[in-house]
Amino acid sequence: MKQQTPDILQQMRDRLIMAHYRLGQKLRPSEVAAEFEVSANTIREIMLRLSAEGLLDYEDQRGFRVVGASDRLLHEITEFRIVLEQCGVERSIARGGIEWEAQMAAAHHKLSHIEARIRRTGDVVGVLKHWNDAELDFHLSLMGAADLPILQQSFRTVYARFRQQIVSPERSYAHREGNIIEHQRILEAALDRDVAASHDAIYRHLRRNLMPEPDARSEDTMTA
Amino acid sequence: MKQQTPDILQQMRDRLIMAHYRLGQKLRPSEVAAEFEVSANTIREIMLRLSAEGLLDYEDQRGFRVVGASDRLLHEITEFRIVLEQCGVERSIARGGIEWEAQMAAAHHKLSHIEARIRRTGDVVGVLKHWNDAELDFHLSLMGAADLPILQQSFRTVYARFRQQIVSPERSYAHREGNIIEHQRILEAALDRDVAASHDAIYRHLRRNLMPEPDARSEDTMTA
DNA sequence: AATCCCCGAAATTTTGAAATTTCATTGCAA
DNA sequence: TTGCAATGAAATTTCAAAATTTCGGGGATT
Repeated sequence: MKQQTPDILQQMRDRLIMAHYRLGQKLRPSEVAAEFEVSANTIREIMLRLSAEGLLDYEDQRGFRVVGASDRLLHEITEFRIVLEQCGVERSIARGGIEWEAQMAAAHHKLSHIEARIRRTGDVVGVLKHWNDAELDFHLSLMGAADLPILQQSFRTVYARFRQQIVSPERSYAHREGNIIEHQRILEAALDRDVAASHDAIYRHLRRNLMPEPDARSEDTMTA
Repeated sequence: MKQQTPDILQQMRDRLIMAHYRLGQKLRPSEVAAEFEVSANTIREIMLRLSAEGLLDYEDQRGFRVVGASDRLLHEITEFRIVLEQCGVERSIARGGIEWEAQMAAAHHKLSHIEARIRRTGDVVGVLKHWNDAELDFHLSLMGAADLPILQQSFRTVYARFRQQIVSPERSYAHREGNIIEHQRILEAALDRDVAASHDAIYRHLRRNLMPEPDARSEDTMTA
């Protein structure tokens, strides 16, 4: 028995993000432990960490459960994600140099290569992990010059929770062709050092995951 | 042996925030376990969760360590905290009603009561926990109408890490009289629904924890 | 003197089982 | 029939010990 906790932790994270388990499904340490051929306690520790990241729900004496599908939750995660990304690009535009631009271009190149391949072959599942990693890298590269690691770390966990909600069998995988264009728009705006355009491009990229706004004109905004 | 993990988790969190352990100190599960009279494994689980919150450092096979004091880290935490708070107030101003205003006023009232008492008696340690809770409540109330629980949760953990860095024996406890005025300024700006003034008041409240800026005029911003 | 290697002590990680709590089912009474 | 209590099975939490890894101190070789 060697040290395999880090591996298993990452594998579990991937599973939760890539819909290996159903949303809302109960997850028993003993069952998962059997899959990985380790003891239940080892898995329990891993699951406690994953609940701290927001990928699992945990209640005392009641065990673990994959976070459930929820339009409201997806809306909140998306809003927060937009905030972090807009903040990240804005700071990067202010600080970043040629190095930053090069990293964005590189990340976008890899991403669009994978996206083109998906459009061609129609196979999403086979390269889903690669696409996930590439999209995360691209969005991280946007805030790569923000000089605020804590922002990137925060983004990572929010991004994971976002994917968890999006990549469920119920929802479409969201590999629409729009994505390719939207990513390009984001890249161009960032390279142009145009803060407003960047904000807008990010918003447009994510807005379809927001819930319809409650009518702003209604009186009861100030409910007591 | 009853269920006491939630208690111990909260106590440990308080200890880490209130300088019960030194920053950077090594923390052995077995030793802490002896203090609380539970087994080492129980504490280990708690510590794993606390490292996910960023209050402990954890390295495989090397155990746990209280996060060390670092000007750079405090700077980053502060910058991120400012981002979250400014975002929170801005959204609250847009959405909040009379209920929100009342909650801010209430939280500020409690906080200034404690701060006045501290100024009078000079005793900080005795009411440090109360002050912490009150200040957190106040800052949370600023974003109370933002309608984004995920933002509040994120702020809670960042605030905890901020306190951990600030409330160390080395640094002054930072219970300067300036605090009282600054809190008042923040409250007034929020009640005035003045976004710019709110942003400014929050920045002024926290800026002394930022590191001096590198000279913006220097050439090597674009270091390769 | 400096470096490397080996060994023992101490700490970390994993395990399997005991203790406790929750959950569902059945039986009893209103 | 409905509601409640009791019971037993299953799951969770805690524990203590075994297995593994790290850390540090000689001792031999260069």
